Amino acid sequence: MVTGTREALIDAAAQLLDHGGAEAVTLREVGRRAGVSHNAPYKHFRSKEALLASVAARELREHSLGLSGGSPGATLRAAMHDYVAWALTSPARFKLVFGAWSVESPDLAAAAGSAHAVLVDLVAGAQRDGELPAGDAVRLASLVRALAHGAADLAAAGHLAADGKGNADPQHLVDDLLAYLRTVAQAPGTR
Amino acid sequence: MVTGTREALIDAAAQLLDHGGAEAVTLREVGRRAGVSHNAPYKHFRSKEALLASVAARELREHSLGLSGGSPGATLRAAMHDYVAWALTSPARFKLVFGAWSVESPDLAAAAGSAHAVLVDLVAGAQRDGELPAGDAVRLASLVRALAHGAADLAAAGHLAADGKGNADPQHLVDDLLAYLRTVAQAPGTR
DNA sequence: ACCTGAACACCGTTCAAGT
DNA sequence: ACCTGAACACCGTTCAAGT
Repeated sequence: MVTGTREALIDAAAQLLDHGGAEAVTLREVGRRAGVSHNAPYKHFRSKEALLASVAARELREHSLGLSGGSPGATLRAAMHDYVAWALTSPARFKLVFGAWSVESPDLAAAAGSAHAVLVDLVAGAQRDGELPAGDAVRLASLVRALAHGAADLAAAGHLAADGKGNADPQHLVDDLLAYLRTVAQAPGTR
Repeated sequence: MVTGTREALIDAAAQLLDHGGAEAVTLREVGRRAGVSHNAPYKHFRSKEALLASVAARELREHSLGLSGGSPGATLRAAMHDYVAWALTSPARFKLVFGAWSVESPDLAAAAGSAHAVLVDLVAGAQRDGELPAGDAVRLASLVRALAHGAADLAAAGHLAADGKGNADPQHLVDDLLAYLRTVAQAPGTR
């Protein structure tokens, strides 16, 4: 009984998300797994959407740790690979975190803001190292992130490996983009 | 009464999708708008998911037309801009078409396959023109598509313009990628 | 061949109580 | 402060009929 039922509700929701996707998360089943009535969640969250926002915030916070201490370029590459692996391993959680948020959650917004700041820093560091072309770091970070997001989302939905020959693996696409960008950074005439 | 109720059901579903998103599409409201009972859809589709697959297939087919007759590179750029605009204008339809398909639909698979083939052809043409780097056209097409998809999906979810300064407009990201790729294609040492 | 109406087993949410 | 049980207004889907 040390955990508190609030945390137990979040646990149950995340568990259901992994098991049967978003549609498997019902407040009634969440309550059942947490050992309370189907109604108890309303004493901790304003709505089902608010509970899901808390799940998303915790998920995003947990994934924001553990950036190993290599070069900015290597760390950026690892982070984008993690991003893609996240979408493939836990597609329902991924969609919850990076889909549209139907509820205002300062918690979730703060976690997203700090993740964004880390990414921009990595990009700026890689630019300094000559591994990425110069220019607005926010814009370039958005480019890299959008590629990783698109590859991850398409792969998770089964829309990437069109011919099964594996020439469009999402991780390969991340590597391709970073390699192209390094080529641009080191081409003559860049400043 | 020339339209047939099957088409009327698809119309109604698409309309509801635009109005209130995916959760607004209920078979009961679809039937109401089509002038039939809440039960009539089952005489034309095996399930709600099958109806939605038909909506997606029609949507994808309609968007696959109208590729203007410019150069491959210009047409590719226009197609990716259309892709992004599609996600911003009709996010619910876009998610339906490019999200995970919960139902096997040969109709939908065929439309997706032909759209993919067109994209690969455009990329191959742009490679021949020296506007894109050489290499596997399928893989490069996946790269370009993944960037457009990620930028579109993030923008539609409100996760792109983090600071409101507009330096991460999804259309700009498409242009940035194509410009980088042209730089790579025209850099010395590429073959 | 196409449609209807009742019924079933679910939902999220609200409300009046209970401790 | 936290929880329960009944109730309400919905769902998707099935089934027995109707023409």
